[in-house]
Amino acid sequence: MFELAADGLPKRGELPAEPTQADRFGKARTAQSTAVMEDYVELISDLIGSGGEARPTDIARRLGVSHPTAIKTIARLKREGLAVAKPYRGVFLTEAGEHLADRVRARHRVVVDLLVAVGVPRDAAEQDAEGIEHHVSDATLAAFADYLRRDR
Amino acid sequence: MFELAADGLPKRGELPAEPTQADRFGKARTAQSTAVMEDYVELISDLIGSGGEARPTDIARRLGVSHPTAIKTIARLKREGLAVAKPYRGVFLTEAGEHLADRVRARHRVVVDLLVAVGVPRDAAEQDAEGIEHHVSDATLAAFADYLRRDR
DNA sequence: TTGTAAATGTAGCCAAGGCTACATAGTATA
DNA sequence: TATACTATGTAGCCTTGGCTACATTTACAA
Repeated sequence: MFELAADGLPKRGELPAEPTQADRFGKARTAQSTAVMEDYVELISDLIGSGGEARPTDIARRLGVSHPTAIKTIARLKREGLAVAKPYRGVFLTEAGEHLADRVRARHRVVVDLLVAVGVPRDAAEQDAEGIEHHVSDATLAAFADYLRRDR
Repeated sequence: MFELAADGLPKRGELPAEPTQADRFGKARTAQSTAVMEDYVELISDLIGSGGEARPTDIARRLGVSHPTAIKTIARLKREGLAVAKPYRGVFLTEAGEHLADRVRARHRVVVDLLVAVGVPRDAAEQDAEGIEHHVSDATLAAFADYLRRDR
């Protein structure tokens, strides 16, 4: 069942060959660590797009976290070049942040649509997509899009 | 728009109404926090099932983490009543741990199959399932199973 | 039996992402 | 304008899940 060396290691010095189970878990962990950033960026983009302003308190409320948590994460967003903000002014996205937001939004839509298309109830689809979307690779996303195109 | 108290709690005594965006994010976060436990439990079960023993070093290697990390997480498993282990002996699952492992394993299989069924390449499916599975609710899992039943 | 290598365990560090409590800045209103 | 409420920000703490470095067991081979 497991096509790994008996010890699970690809023996250094040999070809990397196919991804090991360890690689897969590692990737899943990485994805999880970008998930929060993605959620913030998408939400900020939504807030600005619909109301004109993204304030830390609104962000916190929408995400269901305390405002210090939101502020701390916004600081990280700034550190990573995704957002800019001056004290007591709202938060804005950099170009990179906007691009990320667009990709995240598109992916979210595809994931929800795919779930619904295979028969998942709408509310469960919306709920689960929130977690699932961050783990959908480009290959999988493309396959989802193809499926939806064929399906309709 | 937000029928929550300012503190994010749905004020007992009032109607729960529909889940808010904050609820959804919160659930996604919770799921993520159980993901590691699930991975460990499944792996331990696999190791015992196939080789008879689950040693911290093997677990660490398979998961792609250092052995202290594995040991620390195993301690948490013990704390939560999912595993038992005595120093320098292997790790074993409690009944609760076994049940969890079974559920996780079954869910993993369904998720991979579903992905493949909608056209995701096998390797991407295996890779992404590792992260996705932890966010698949019972409702969604049931829908996946139905789809697969119809599909074949 | 003794020595050594591998496995296991411990200590202590880090960043992320939560939180509460408290301080300060802005805003709106009496 | 003075005041009070709300938003924002800061400090400091917690847990998880990583890590490296070091100590201790265990197991195996001379």
